[in-house]
Amino acid sequence: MEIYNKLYAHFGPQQWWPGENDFEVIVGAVLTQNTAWTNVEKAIANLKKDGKMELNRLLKMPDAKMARLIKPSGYFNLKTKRLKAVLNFLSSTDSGNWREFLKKAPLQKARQTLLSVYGIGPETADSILLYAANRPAFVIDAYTLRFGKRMGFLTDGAGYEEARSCFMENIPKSAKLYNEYHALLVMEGKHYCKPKPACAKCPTSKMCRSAV
DNA sequence: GACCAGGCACATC
DNA sequence: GATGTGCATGGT
Repeated sequence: MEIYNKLYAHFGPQQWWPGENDFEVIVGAVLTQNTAWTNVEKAIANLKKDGKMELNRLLKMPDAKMARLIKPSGYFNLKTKRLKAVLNFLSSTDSGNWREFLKKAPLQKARQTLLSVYGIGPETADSILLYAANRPAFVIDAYTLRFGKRMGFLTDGAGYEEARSCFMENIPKSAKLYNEYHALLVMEGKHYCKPKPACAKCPTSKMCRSAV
């Protein structure tokens, strides 16, 4: 929490992932895999320009068309397959109500179910739970992993699950807090001095590689 | 022109 | 179980 407070004091509230609605957040979660968010915005804009961002419409869209629309987000053939798989999952969720499922099912169960869907790995699953369903699932990404190792509270060999446990066991389980914390870590990661000299934007000298 | 970005599935050892 | 590879665009 000390780190959180420091980052918060430095960067301020982030209001991250302002998708227009939960469905759009899920689509974005798939499209942003290993891709800069600015490219994802273009892809989503294309989808919207073509028609309403709506489950059944996207589900019925021919693969070739979807691939063309999401092209700016990269890996368009691959992501078309993944997005379709996720859409299929949403439309087939018990009683057809995926919102209900994501919000009400026990967190562990919801996460396991998401992970079983083609195209959804740990980060995408947690992103959906946190940013679309407002559940306290801490999202680990490349920035977070690097940061934890740099700061010394994660071992060099730490992977996704280890990092996630570390955060979740040491931070009160609050979706609002997790949301903000993750966003702050990404901010920190982006400003992180590479490689030298230290830049004025780093909240603590420890956060600069030059000081590690 | 290299390098990276809010990963994941699959093959191989 | 760890490690490597393919997927592809747009910005720096």
